[in-house]
Amino acid sequence: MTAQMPPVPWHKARKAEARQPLSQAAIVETGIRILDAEGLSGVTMRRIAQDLDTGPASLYAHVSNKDELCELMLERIAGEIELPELPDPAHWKEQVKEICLNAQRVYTSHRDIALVSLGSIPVGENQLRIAEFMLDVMLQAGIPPQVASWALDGLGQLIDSDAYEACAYTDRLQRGDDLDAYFTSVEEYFGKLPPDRFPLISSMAATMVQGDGDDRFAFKLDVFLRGLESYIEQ
Amino acid sequence: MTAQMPPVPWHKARKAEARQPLSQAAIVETGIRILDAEGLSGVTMRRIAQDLDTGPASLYAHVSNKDELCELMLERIAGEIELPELPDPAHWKEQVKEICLNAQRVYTSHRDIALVSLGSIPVGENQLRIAEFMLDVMLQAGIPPQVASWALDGLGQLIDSDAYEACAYTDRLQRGDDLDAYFTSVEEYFGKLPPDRFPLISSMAATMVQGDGDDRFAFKLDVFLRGLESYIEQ
DNA sequence: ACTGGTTGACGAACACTGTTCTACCTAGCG
DNA sequence: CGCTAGGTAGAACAGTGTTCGTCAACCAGT
Repeated sequence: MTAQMPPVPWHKARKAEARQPLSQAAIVETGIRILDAEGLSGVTMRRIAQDLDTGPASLYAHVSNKDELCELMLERIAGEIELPELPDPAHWKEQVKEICLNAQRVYTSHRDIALVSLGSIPVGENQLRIAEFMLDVMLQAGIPPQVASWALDGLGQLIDSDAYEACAYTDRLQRGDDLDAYFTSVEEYFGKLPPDRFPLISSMAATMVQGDGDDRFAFKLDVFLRGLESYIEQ
Repeated sequence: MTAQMPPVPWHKARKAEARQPLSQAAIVETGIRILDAEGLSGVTMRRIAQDLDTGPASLYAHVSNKDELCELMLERIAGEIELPELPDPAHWKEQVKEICLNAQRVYTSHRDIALVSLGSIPVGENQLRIAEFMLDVMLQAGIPPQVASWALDGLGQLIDSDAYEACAYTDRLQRGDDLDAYFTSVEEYFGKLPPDRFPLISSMAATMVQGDGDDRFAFKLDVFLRGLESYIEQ
């Protein structure tokens, strides 16, 4: 095997590979890649710039500020949420539930991106198509318009908060924490609460902690959708 | 009016006022005061130290890190949430709703403290007494243990996410923004969406935006509690 | 009284953050 | 060709949480 020759000193170094011009899309994609690897706290302007082989100041020609970048990332990620082909009012609950489960899964797969969604009104095309679909199937099922629109809020809040919470657990997992051990310690903590002040929690510790996150989220959706069903006009 | 005399140079300066020793409680209280004035982003170790007339490093003798400080602040604030005197199973829905409304109001009154609660398991005495009470009234009403305990999750998520969202609006208000104008612009935005792709949202723009935050939150609770009711054993 | 250990206080420093300002370069247009 | 607009990007600003090392006070033991 031939050892690599040292560079000839009087040869002009080859021109650096032509670099792709910066673009908003490139910045967003890079942000998402870093998000997936390290979570939102890893997404800094400097880090993105570094990965794009440029300086942080260059990003500001394409995004106004970091908040806008995070919103663009969220909107991009929302595009991954799959919707059913067509609304099926006879199975509106199943469809709404399916969409919520999809959304929560997509958000959770991108670390703590749900934090960006919390507290904000959906305005992007990807996010709004989801709202439109859910509105459609709920209205066709006979849910009154204002009820449907306010329920969208509630479902969005459940999705966002649950995805954000789920991320806290997956982060623990990735940090090498033993999640079972963590929940066991929570259960032990609850079990050791003073029984005179916390008789129920201390005796129900196992129940409080039981169940996998997806099951718990699905259950919360079921509760909400059952309640929603009671508003259907006869 | 007598001009103030210059200090006599050979008089030893009076000893500075004896300063209260630092304590965790003082740090937490100061943190909450800054939170209330400026939101979570105003709560920095330096700012708290400055208000306590000390240096940021001094705080670390009393709190492990900033996260712990925020959790202590949350736990302190949770103590403001009032509970009914006694569980009344015949009115379990009203009681649970009242507690949730109280909690959301208390959190909202402390800016974005709800963010600290999002994604975390309640472990402090103040938070757990709320869980214990709600469990008690739900169980007495006949809701099965696992349902009740998982419903606690869902209610907590609705409270936290709604309080966090409400804070975004009160922050706009305090920034001098006209909230009505803001919601009007959201409504206009929705109304201008392409009707071929967003026929419902564009035609329901007013409905989407209508209603005051407290009413919307109360409605979401009602939906959830109605659903929960369907799990009561007969 | 003296000594050693512990703990709280705290300045300096570290490594980092988002953003602005200024200078430079390039492409496009008249 | 000259000018303008827009992109690039280094330097700097003002800030963040935290650690390290030093000092002083207090307490217990001899």
